[in-house]
Amino acid sequence: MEELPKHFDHKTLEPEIYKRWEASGFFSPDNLPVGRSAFGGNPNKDKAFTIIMPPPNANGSLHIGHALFVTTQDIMIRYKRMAGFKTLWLPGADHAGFETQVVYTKKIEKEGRRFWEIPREQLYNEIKDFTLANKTFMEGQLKALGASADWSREKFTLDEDIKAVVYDTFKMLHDDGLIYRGARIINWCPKHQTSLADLEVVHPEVADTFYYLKYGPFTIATARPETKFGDKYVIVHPDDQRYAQFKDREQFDVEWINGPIKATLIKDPMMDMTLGTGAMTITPWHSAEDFDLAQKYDLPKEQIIDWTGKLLPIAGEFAGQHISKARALIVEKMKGKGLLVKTEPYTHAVPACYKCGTAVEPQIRPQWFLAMTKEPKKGGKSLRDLAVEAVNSGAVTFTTDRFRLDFLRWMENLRDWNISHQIVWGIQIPAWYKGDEIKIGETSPGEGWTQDADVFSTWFSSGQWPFATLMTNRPGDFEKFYPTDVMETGWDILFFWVARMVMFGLYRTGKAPFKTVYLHGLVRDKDRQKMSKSKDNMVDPLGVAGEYGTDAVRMALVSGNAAGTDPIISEDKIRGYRNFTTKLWNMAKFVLQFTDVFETNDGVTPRDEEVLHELEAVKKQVTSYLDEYKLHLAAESIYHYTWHTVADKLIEEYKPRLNSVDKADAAIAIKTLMKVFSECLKMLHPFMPFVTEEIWGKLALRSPSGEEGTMLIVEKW
RNA sequence: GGGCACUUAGCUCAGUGGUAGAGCGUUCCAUUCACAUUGGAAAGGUCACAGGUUCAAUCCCUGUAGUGCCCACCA
Repeated sequence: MEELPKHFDHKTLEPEIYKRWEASGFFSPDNLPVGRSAFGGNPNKDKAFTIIMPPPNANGSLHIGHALFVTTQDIMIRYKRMAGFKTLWLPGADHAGFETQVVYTKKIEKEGRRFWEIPREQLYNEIKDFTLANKTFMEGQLKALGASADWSREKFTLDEDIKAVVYDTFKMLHDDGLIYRGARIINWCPKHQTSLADLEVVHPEVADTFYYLKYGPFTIATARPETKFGDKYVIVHPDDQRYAQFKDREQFDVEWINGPIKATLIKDPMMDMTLGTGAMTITPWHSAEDFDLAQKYDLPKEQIIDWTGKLLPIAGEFAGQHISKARALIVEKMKGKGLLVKTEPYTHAVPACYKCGTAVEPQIRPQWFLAMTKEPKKGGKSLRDLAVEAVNSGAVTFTTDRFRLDFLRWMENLRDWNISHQIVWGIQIPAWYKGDEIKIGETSPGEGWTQDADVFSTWFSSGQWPFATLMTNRPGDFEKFYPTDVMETGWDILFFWVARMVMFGLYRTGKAPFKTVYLHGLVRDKDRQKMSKSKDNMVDPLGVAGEYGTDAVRMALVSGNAAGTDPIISEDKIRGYRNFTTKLWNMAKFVLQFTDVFETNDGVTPRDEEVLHELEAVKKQVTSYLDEYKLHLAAESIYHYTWHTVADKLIEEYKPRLNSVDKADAAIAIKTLMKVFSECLKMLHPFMPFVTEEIWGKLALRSPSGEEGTMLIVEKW
């Protein structure tokens, strides 16, 4: 029997152990020894357990949040693998279109280059190189964290076969009338020069001013006087007594900012009589609400602000000025003309780009939209209804009920989704134009056709990830592993990603892509701050893992935090679990001394019986926690049992027997202790895979009929 | 404007319809023991506040206060 070194040398051993696992082939469901006799009567041998890994954005290095998802999913996967399932954890990487382009834009600016001056193709290739380099780097990091994923099945969101699936979906949705191109109001970020989906817009409160302006016989209130140049319609409520003397469609003269105009009154019940003066003018090009009114009454729409945020010639003397500077000047002029009645402080939510915080400018632009609430031409339910039904019927469940309610509430008020982005990095929309004609297809329909310059929202493609990755992998994978079992990801992308996956999955395959949604929290620093590069409070998981060991980091991430709440990670906590690693190591060193008296056929004593009973109770408890996805409770139970029952009490109690002259009883005692310790190792393995695997190998422990080697990763749970 | 969550030991957090738990920290004791990356012990909480349901509430219900978060095209 080999002597154990004084410490578990995680730095050199972790990579070695990982290589051993990889070489074993056990990360792949195809190679699992689920039918071998050690698993005797394995009831799960024909069952699959699948998790599709949320593909990390390949535009940087892993942060501690990634370590949390790796740990959480790896625990589920390792547990099920040991329980005898055909277990697949399918890894991947996301090109993360807009996100990555933003990251790369910053890099370019740092280098003193100008993003908009670089030709599209060159930019694409540069970002591609950047992304692929990051992708390789991150794969190494995922492995360092112990991810027992099947790398032979890894996919990337820009793989040709994945793109082909995405094109197919687009075509099907288009044929079904669910995808349409329309010149509608979109959220335009003047800095990033792209439209944003509604979800990509945030609404910070801004202390603003409400301007009351004289508009002919009316007084209107607005927070954006700089958009008002072309306003020719004033709207009031039909029942508003203040305006009873005016008739619907009545025309009147207005002395306006740049001279007299002819205006028209429209009475519409959408007006809120309690707000401002109950009268407003409309700017259909730059307000969604006004756009709807203009559509309703077929009113003209005119662009006032250009794509960079500057006023157009309609603004007269203000043309060419940026709106951020023009407002004050315009108000000054109105004041001079006696048009400014009064001002009021006004705090309201102003839409802004979620990336740069620049105020979003509503603009009209032809874009591709995905209808959320419309029924497909071929019949059946709308995407929204499909998803709602899947959740209501229990086909998709949430481990945290709160998120189920969030999901359903969000679904209630869904508007059509703008899937076009005016960026270069991503999958270009497979639509071709010639005059007024539109054709959908991956390749050009012929001479004279030009392809849409826009690319899909990343979420449009990643929303198809579960079935796309399985359809494009080994033959039979889709049938075997879809629908998957668990979708484990952060709650912050419940709407962005989880909701879209449910909709697309149901639409394309008739089945929800996963049965259970497990959402973890966002890792915070000790001041509760969300970690971000800009705040410089990022914890590098590989850094702390290098210092304390990956097992300690994993335990610290999973212990003491319930699913869905935001964990706070501190170095103290990691250090505590590093101590546990050492404790485990020393327990191994201790039992190792007695393995020469391991073999005995004698029956155990009543006390041993009792000890083994307690072990069974702990196993049962840990197993049921794992089955309920209460990973933190499972971790704490087994941690507590191992340290404070087995190490502190049992070993101390058994010492006299182990050293007794009665060799027969010593053999029984060590047999019992061995059993207890080896079960601890098994239970700890999903949480602390490295140290447990190493100890298992050193002790050459075998399950009674484990004829195929001694890797803990496939020992029977 | 809607909605949700949280408030438990000095700190960070678990947890449960039956007189509260962990880690870290603090105090005391032990030390040629597998392990000082240790062991034993201790101090420390009216489980935010006020009502209600119950034989019994920290846990269920209602309200209040504070904190945080999500959603939202009202000028």
